[in-house]
Amino acid sequence: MNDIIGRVADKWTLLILEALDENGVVRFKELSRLIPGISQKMLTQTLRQMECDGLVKRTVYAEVPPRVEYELTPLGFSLGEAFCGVWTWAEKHYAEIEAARKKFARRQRG
Amino acid sequence: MNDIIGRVADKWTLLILEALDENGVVRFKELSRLIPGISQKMLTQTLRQMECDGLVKRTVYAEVPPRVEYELTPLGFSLGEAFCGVWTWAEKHYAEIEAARKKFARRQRG
DNA sequence: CAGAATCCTCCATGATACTG
DNA sequence: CAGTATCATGGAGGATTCTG
Repeated sequence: MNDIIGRVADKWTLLILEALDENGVVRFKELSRLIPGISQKMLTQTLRQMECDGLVKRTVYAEVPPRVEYELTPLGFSLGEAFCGVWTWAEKHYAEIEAARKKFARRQRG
Repeated sequence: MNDIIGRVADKWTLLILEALDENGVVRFKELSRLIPGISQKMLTQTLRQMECDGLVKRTVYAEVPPRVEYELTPLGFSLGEAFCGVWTWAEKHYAEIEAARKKFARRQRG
C-alpha cells in the first residue's frame, strides 16, 4: 500500500498523468515536448512503470519510422480525478503557503 | 506551483501528515515511533519544512528534559483531506494494480 | 529528550552514444 | 522516431557523535 502511494506520488508520474489527461492520445516525442525538463530516460522509465501498473496503455504501430502512442487507461483517469483534490488544494492555498514561508524566514532571522 | 506539489507529495511528509492527523498533538520521540523506518534526521528535516510551509505547529516547553510538541495547523488538516482522495483511490484499486503488474510481468516473459 | 553537526554511501537521474 | 545501453555524479538520506 505504502509503495503504491510512493510510486503514484512521484513528480514525473504526476506530470505525465496530467499531460495525458489533458491531451488524450500522445506520441512519445510529443510527450517529451509537453513536459519541459524531463529527460528521455525518465520519460521512458516512468511510462514503463505506469504501463506496468495499468495506468497507461501503450500502442505500437508497425511503421517506418516507428510510431508509439500513449494514453490513459480508465484506471489512469480515475487516479487523475483522485489527485484533482490535491491540485486544487495547491492552487487554493498557494498564497497561504508563500506567506507562511516568509513569516518563517523572518522568524529565523529575527 | 510545481514545487508545492513536489514538497507535499513527499513520502515522509505524507507519513507525518497521517500520523499527526490521527494522533493530534504528538512529541518528537513519539512521532519517530509512530513512523517506522524514519531516521531522526529526516524527521527533523521534514518537520521543519512542514513548519516552514505552515502545515505544522511546533511548540517548545521550557522544561528539563525538553519537551517539543507537534500538531497540524488548519492548513495541514486541509491538506490531509485533499490527500484523502488519493488514499482511498489506492485502497480501492490496490487489487487492480496488483493484477496489472502480474499481467505485465507475464507479457514480459512470454 | 530533542535536536545539530559531521561524515559517508549509494542510488536516482542526467548526459552521451548507439540501434532497429 | 522511439527507444536501449553505458557511464558519471550530485545529492538524498543513513549512521554516528555531540550538546543544551
